[in-house]
Amino acid sequence: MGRGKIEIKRIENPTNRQVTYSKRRGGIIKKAKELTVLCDAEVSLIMFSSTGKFSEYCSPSTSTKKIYDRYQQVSETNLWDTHYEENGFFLVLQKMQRDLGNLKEESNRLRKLIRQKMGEDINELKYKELRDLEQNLEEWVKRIRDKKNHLVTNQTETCKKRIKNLEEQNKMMRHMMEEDEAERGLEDDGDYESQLALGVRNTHLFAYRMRPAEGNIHDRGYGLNDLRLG
Amino acid sequence: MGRGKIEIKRIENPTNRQVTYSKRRGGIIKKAKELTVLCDAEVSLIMFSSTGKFSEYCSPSTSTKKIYDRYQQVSETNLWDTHYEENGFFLVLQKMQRDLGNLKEESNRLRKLIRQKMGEDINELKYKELRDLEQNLEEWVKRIRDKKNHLVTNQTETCKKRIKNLEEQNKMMRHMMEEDEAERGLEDDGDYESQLALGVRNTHLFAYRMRPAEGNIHDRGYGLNDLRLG
DNA sequence: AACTATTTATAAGA
DNA sequence: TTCTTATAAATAGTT
Repeated sequence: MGRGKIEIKRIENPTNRQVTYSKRRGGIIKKAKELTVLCDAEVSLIMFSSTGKFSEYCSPSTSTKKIYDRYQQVSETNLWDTHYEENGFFLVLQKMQRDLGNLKEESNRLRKLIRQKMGEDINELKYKELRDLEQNLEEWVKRIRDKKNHLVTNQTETCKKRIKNLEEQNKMMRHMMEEDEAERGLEDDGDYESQLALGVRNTHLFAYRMRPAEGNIHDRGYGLNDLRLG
Repeated sequence: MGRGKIEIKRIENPTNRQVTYSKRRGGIIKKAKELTVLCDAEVSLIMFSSTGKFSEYCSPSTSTKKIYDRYQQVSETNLWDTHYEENGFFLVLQKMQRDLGNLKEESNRLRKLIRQKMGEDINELKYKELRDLEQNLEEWVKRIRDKKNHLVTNQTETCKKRIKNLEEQNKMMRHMMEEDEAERGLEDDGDYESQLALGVRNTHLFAYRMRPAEGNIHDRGYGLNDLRLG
């Protein structure tokens, strides 16, 4: 579909390849969006160009991770039998960022569209409607900002302080226990070597055995991050 | 592209929706293949129809899992490196706020542009296009707002969990210290039994001492100090 | 599933 | 990169 027909084979000229990639990437993302909307489908699309440039599309109301998880279930390739409960905060953040990116892109696209249309055969515009549109948008943005401010100023602060206190308390106690242990090591004069060996071995066993109780992998990977929000 | 133009909105008739899904799924997979070959790209495409039917495409010479892993690396690295590590979480939030601000500005510019054009000699505007614009933007903004709401809820819960966790940890350590104290009082030297006891006790100490380092490999280095950020 | 009238995507050129 | 435009390709509605 273009000025001429092309064979579907690798484009050898790197510049052309890049240009074609760019254009077609846009096309396929558009198609994915349309499929999502028209057919109420969930779509995840990940692309890496030959130069390593990364792009993705993912249906709103879901996430690449969710879709991938679902895919894994369906395609029975369960490599991680640990299934993460919910999206960690980190992924939510990522998604938000992507959404913002998409939003800006969309906004650009629409602006262009309007510019184009204006150049054509336009008549009569109702100011009021436009103003409403804009006000509406501004309101939304304002609400989001307020939400975030609220988040940052209130709950977060309190939460964080309490956690910090507890952490410090914890830390102190650990310190005390360490000291105690060291002290004990010095005053014990029996079979020191075998004690040490026993202690270390048991420690390892326990350290691993304790892990599941500490929370799953997911928690360990992202749990602390969550505090940051606070 | 068909006998008539269609609006990009959910097809309500389930049969039509399914048929369209089928056709377009084929189309998009073809596009993905072409992109792969023409541009030497790596593509992963996962689709679920509204009835849950699953389809995928993945470039040859790779796998969906590989691409997803790469995706995770790239998107994590991007977000983290660019924004978090140097700025801290709150600055990431601030950046988001700025993004939203920019969006608003953009929308203002759009409004001005339209007014300008109207001040000239332009008539007849295609409302439909504008409506689409409005709906699109609103949708995006709404999505972001929802995400943030989610975030707030999620965070609060996470905070609570974390606090509870720490309190329990604290409690346990107190208990252990008491135990340790008691044990010390009873202690006699060098026989096997007490050595075993020592080993077990030390094991407890160790397990808890490891917690602060809780993010081991998984913790990629953004640990407790994050608490100080806010 | 096929068939086309149309719309849409895009290759090449600017 | 971006835009234009002639043409190839995709597909909506129909059989």
